[in-house]
Amino acid sequence: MKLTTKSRYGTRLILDIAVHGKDSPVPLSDVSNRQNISVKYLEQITRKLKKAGIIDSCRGPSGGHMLAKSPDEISIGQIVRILEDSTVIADCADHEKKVCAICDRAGECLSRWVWVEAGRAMYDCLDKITIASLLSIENKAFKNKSFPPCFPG
Amino acid sequence: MKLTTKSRYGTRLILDIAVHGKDSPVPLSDVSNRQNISVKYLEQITRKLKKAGIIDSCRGPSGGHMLAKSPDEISIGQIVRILEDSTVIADCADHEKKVCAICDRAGECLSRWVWVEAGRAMYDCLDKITIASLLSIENKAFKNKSFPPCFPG
DNA sequence: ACTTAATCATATAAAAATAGTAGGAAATAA
DNA sequence: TTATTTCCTACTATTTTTATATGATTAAGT
Repeated sequence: MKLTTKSRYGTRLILDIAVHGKDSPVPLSDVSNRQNISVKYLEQITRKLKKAGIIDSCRGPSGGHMLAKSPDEISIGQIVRILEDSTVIADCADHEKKVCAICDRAGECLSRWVWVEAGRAMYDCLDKITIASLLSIENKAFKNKSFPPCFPG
Repeated sequence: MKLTTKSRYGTRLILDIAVHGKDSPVPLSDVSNRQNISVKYLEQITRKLKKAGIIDSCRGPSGGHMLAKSPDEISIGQIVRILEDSTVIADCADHEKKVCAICDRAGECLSRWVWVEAGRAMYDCLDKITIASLLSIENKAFKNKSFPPCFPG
């Protein structure tokens, strides 16, 4: 029951771009240095995020990536949904499959409902956290301290 | 980001024992037939659940497993915590490690906080769902219908 | 034009986790 | 003593994860 590194790295990537890309696109080599993630792996992540419309990019020297939306329109929930291969906590909880295909198993459907609820609880939480809100937490709590902060301490 | 089959099967196992084990212990062979899970795999699951004090067992013919607590004292959160190898949504969110060991990465600690919160949201939800509550949902909604029910439909 | 720095795309590989089997030992009721 | 059950320790196959490798494409600066 762990998120993949793609979700975690992807969140750090977006935060990094949000912080350092206010004026110009951020090359992955810079992100790689700051975040200790290989450029090649970051490329896999950016491809998905770009396809989903979270970020844009420019090629060539002085190119790089930038946010395609404002930080308050990007939630962690979005990022995780894009980067996690499955959006669902258990196969049988897939909303697409409206029919419970395995209804001949005692208790199965009750437990299916459990996984749907638990997944919703988690994603509801993640959906409420935007990049903007994270940046503001950082600014409020640590504006007089050196970067990076360790929150909540 | 999926639960292992152990958590899911384990929940079905406990539900099965709760339903069928009111008078006598439930042998795993019965659970296996009803739930389509091999006895050998169920054995792995029961060992952990027994060690954690959720179920008891008797050996020999007419032996089997029974709940060690009343259904309203067993939550899905407990079951998942016992059967899932990690209780945490991301390595860096481990509560045991109070120090954030990777604080030299920009944004890392902000995102760590995110995973802690999201994990808490999910387990809070699972902790609120007890075996008793699931059984009562089943009884209320489906008392006039044939088993098994497909909830919530 | 050439060089360089960057993204884009596909394939491959190593490592770790998951899901389940195998084979038998120990207990107990009939 | 036989059948049925839990208990225990390995082992293994598969899948998923976590990357790396190779090269193509794009564009800025000289």
